This record gives sequence, structure tokens and C-alpha cells, in this order.
Amino acid sequence: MPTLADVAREAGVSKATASRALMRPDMVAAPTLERVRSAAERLDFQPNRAARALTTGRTGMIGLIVPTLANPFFAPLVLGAQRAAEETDSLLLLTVSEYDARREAALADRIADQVDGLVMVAPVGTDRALRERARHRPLVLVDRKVGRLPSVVLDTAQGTSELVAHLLELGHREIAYVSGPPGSWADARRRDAMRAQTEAAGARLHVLGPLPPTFDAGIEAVGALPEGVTAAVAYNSYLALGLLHGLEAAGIKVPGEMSIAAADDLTTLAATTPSVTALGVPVEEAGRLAVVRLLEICAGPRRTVADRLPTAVHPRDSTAPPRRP
Amino acid sequence: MPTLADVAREAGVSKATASRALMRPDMVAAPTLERVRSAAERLDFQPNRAARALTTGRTGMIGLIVPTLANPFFAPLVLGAQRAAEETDSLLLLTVSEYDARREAALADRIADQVDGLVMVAPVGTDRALRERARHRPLVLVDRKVGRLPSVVLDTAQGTSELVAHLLELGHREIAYVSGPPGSWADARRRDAMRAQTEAAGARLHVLGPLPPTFDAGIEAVGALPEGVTAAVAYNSYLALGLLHGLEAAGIKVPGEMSIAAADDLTTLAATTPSVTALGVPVEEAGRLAVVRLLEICAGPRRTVADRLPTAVHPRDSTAPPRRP
DNA sequence: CTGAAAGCGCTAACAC
DNA sequence: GTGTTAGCGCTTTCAG
Repeated sequence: MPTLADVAREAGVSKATASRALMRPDMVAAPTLERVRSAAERLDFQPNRAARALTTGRTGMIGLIVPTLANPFFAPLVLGAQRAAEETDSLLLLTVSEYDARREAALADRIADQVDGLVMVAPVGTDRALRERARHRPLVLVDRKVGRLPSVVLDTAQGTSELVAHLLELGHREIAYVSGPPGSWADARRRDAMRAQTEAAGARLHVLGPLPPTFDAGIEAVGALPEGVTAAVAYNSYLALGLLHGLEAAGIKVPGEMSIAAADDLTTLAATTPSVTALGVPVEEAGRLAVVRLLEICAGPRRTVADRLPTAVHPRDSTAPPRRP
Repeated sequence: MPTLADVAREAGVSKATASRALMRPDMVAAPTLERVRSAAERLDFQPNRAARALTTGRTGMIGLIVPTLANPFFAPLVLGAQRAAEETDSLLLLTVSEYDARREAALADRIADQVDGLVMVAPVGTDRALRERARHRPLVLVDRKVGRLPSVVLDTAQGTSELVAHLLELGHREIAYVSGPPGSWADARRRDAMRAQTEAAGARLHVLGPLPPTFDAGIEAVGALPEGVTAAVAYNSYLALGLLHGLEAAGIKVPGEMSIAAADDLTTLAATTPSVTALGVPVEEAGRLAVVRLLEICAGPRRTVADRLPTAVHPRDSTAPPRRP
């Protein structure tokens, strides 16, 4: 491994100049710059990150904590974050908290001093813990808001109320919300938004749950759908798939006897029979933006940013007017 | 942030002794050890990893490259790897190659000098590139073998031939293999194993593909199933789900007219109608073991290890005897 | 615009 | 067993 000293010698300059040429090209005369660059090229010089980190205090790594990878929902999030990191020559340190606040805290502590900042998808866990963490390192929250902490939220609250509007328009008046994990920040927002929307229309929202956001839970939820309900919105795709399956097993026609919709949109939803009406969510963009914001914060003064990403209703075959009694 | 010097002063010893006490407790007298430990505790001392990396040449990080996260198949792999890393106080640097050999190479180059070693899930890409990479850094391959490079393989070749045995036993004689991504190492192994198994039994294997391992490709594959075939094994769960859906749409009964099985086992396969016979694969264990092996290699002499993890057929409702003509 | 020199925090020889 | 010393490779004052 060639070092900066090698490059400097090869270019016939001092280490300081070599360093400047590579880091701050505008601080160096054009011909010198060229010499250093070509020397670095020739030697295939890769700066030693540890050494750089030691002097600058910046590691060039950013931490990303997600609750799980078992749900493909997070795949584009990670991808978006990785792409954004690549563009600035940063690296992603990824950890999975498994929806466990204690584990999340332990992991965050463990990596905090190795990264320049942290992007966290932390649906559960206390505001306090997140606030505290933000005091030490730059922190960007995804799909959650805590006070004035920087955040990127997928506006599924707005989205679910559009989903409800879609159902109301079809004529539904008794709508169920099959809600997600207990304590989920986004879940509570959606519930509130849907409630407001239904009540304003003189309709009724029946909340089931909280439920684990799984296929199986969706199946079981079918038994708990209140009498008279003609449409159900599920917290996520898995619950919706479970509903679909459970309804089929129970001999209840979709959308004839029951309309269903999901508040996110895994690709399989478009391919089921019937295809499932869902909320398109810019997940990759959220990952990308979170990293961009984090790097802004690392660079400049700690501005407060709160981005809100719009979602879009994808109407499909699982929603239709209720059967007239 | 307190440094080792602070700890040393607080404990009334030299930096060297403090360092030894923390790193090699057995090289230090018991009372000294105690003093240093309590000093470190009191100050909440966290060693600076960059500094340590600079002197030791070891970063305490290991790289993990996976082709995608959109397939939940890889979730337990990452989790297993992360758990193993945690246990040795290492950190995981995760990157996603998106099944793109060029991207994979670029990412590997980028992180190579930041990690002590690399675990790669590299189903595509050339042997040569992997061999070359292994010359620079310790490398453990997952689900692929290249010469004598250390590897952890999920023995789905053996597994698929057991799947075929299961089908043969049911009476099938014309079996299709709906194969996976072009150039996939594991796919080729499975194909060979299944071919051998069918031919030995005087039956026939019809290979479809290569195909992208997706739900949609599975649907389309239905149209390509040769006349006379009564059972199909799919490269993965998505293809199998696609088959199931496509067959249903085509009015072909499963398992009455066509048996299907998958060569991996996402949880949804157990919950479809009918549930799908599949190959249980110890994915989390593979992730764990790969990291363990990597750390062994980093520590000791570069031994050649090749682990082969057994899989298990999970018979479900999608396989049954063929309809007698 | 460039060079010399200091030092980031830690570990590893090498003495004592 | 413990302390002293010398760097690891880089960035950054500070002079020139």
C-alpha cells in the first residue's frame, strides 16, 4: 500500500502539498496539482482512512439502523442510502435492531463513535432516547418525528386518508383499519388521519389491533372484522396479503363483499388475484434524502430539516363499491 | 471523549500499562488491572478505533456484500452475520451489489482497505475476479465455491435432488426445473444434481430458463412448461409463487394437475393455498458461520475451509401424485 | 503557493 | 510487570 509520502516523493513535493493537492485542489498551483495527481494515479494511491480519521475526527462512515430486513420494504431504503453515501464517498454501516429498543440503543452506542452521523428508522422506542442520542452525533430520523430533530417522513398519514377518500367515494361507510405494531409512530399518525377523514364524511372507522405486521396476523384479523364493515385498510402489505388470504379462506369475496387496501406497496400486491389497491411510497428516495440531509448537517451548522415525502394511491382490483344491501 | 492517557493518569500508570490492562489483562498484575479497569469505567473510556486501526492495521470491521435485499432470503443472512460480528466486537459494513458484477467489484474495492476481511455472496461474476480479490484480503464466499477459497455453501444441490426424490416417489416422471439467474453458480449445481437424480431413475428433467428469480418470471414460465410435465421445481420462492399464481390463472390445479416445489423457503410459502413444498435452508447459520470463518482466517494462518450446510425438504400441499392418465 | 514540523490516540518493541 | 519511546499515515498550523 503506497502512502502519501510515496506520492509526495514520486511527485517531487512535500507531504503537505500532496495532501492539499488531493484534498483541496484549489490551494495548489495547476502544474503541481497535475504532478501530484498523476503520481497518485500511477501508484494507485488509496488514502488510509484510519489515519485520516485520526487527524480530522471524521470517519467518512454513516450509520444506518433499520428495524428489520425481513420486510422488503426496507430494501430500497438501504439502497437509496447506500447510493447517496457512495456519491459522497462515504460508507454505510448498517445494523438491524429487530424492533427491539434495547438492542437498538446498544447498537447505536456501539457504532456512534465510528460514524460521522446516524440515520435511524426507529418506529418504536422513546422520544427521550432519540433526543438524547441526537445530542452526541448528528441524527436523521426516518418516518418519525421527535420535536425538532431532523427527519424524513413518508407521508402515509396523508396517504391513508386519500385511501379512505377513495373508499368513501366508492360508497363505503364502515371502514376498518387493521393497525400495525404497538407503539409505532407512523401507525398512530395514520390512525388519526383516517379517523378525521371518516368522521368528516359521517362514516365510521373501526380500528383493529395493534397487530404484528405479518401475513399470519392478517389472516387472523379476518375473524375480528366487525359486522357491517365493507372495507379494510391494512397497515402494510403483509397484513393486506393475510387479509386477502383469510377472506378467501372464509369464502368472503374481494372486492365483492369486502374491499381491501394496503398502506404500503410491495410489488407482489400488484400480482395477486385480485390485485390489491395500495399506497405507493417513495422509500428509496427517503433513504437517499436522509443521507443527504445527514451529510448536510455534518458539514454545516445543525439546521433543522423536516422533509415530508408524498405518497400516491394506486387503485387496483381489490377495492370496489360495497354490495348494496 | 477521554483518551487512554486520561485513563492512565487516573489509574496512576503509564499509557502502555493501561493499554495492556485493557487489551491483554493477563500481562498485568491483578491490582493494577483493577485500578485501570475502574479508571476506565469511571471515565467511560471508549478506545478510539481509528487510532487503534492505525497502529494495528486492523479495523475491527468486516465487509458483507449481498446481491440484493429485495429478496427477504438475505435478511437472516445479514442478521446471522451481524450477530456473529457483534460477539467479537466487530462491525458489519454492508453493501448491495444488485447482481451487478461491475458494481460488486467497485464496492469491494472501495471497502477493501476499510475492513479486515470480506464475506461475499456473489452468485454471478467470474471466478477470476474472486480469486484476485482473495489475494489481498481474507475472503469467505457464501453459496459459491471457487477453487480452494474458503466458503460456506448451502447444500441446495443435495437438497434439490431430495426434492426430486420426493417427486419421483410420488410417481412423477417428467419434471421441470424452472431455473434462476443466468450464470448463477448455485443454479448450475442444482441443475446438475437434479439431472443426475432424474436420469438415474429413468425419469426426465426439463430445464426452463435461465430466468430472473421473480414472481413475474414465474407467471410467464407457466406458458413454457413442456407438455407432459407433471411437476416443477423452482429456483426460488418467488418463481414458485409466480408458478402457483400463473397455474391458477390458467385453470391448472395444484397439486392435482401439477405439483410444484421451491428450492428455498420464504415464510409465505407455508401460507399460500395450497401451501408450497419447499427446501428449508439454514440461511442465518450460513451468515453466522461465514463471519466466524472469516475471523478465524484473520486471526490464524489462512486455512482452507469449506463448510457445507444441510438443507431439509418441507413437504406441503403443493406436491402430490400425478394424475393417472 | 509550498515545506517543515507537530500531533491525532493508540500499540508494540525494547529497556528497566 | 511496568515505563519509555517510537512510530502508524494523515492533516494542519505556522513560516517562508
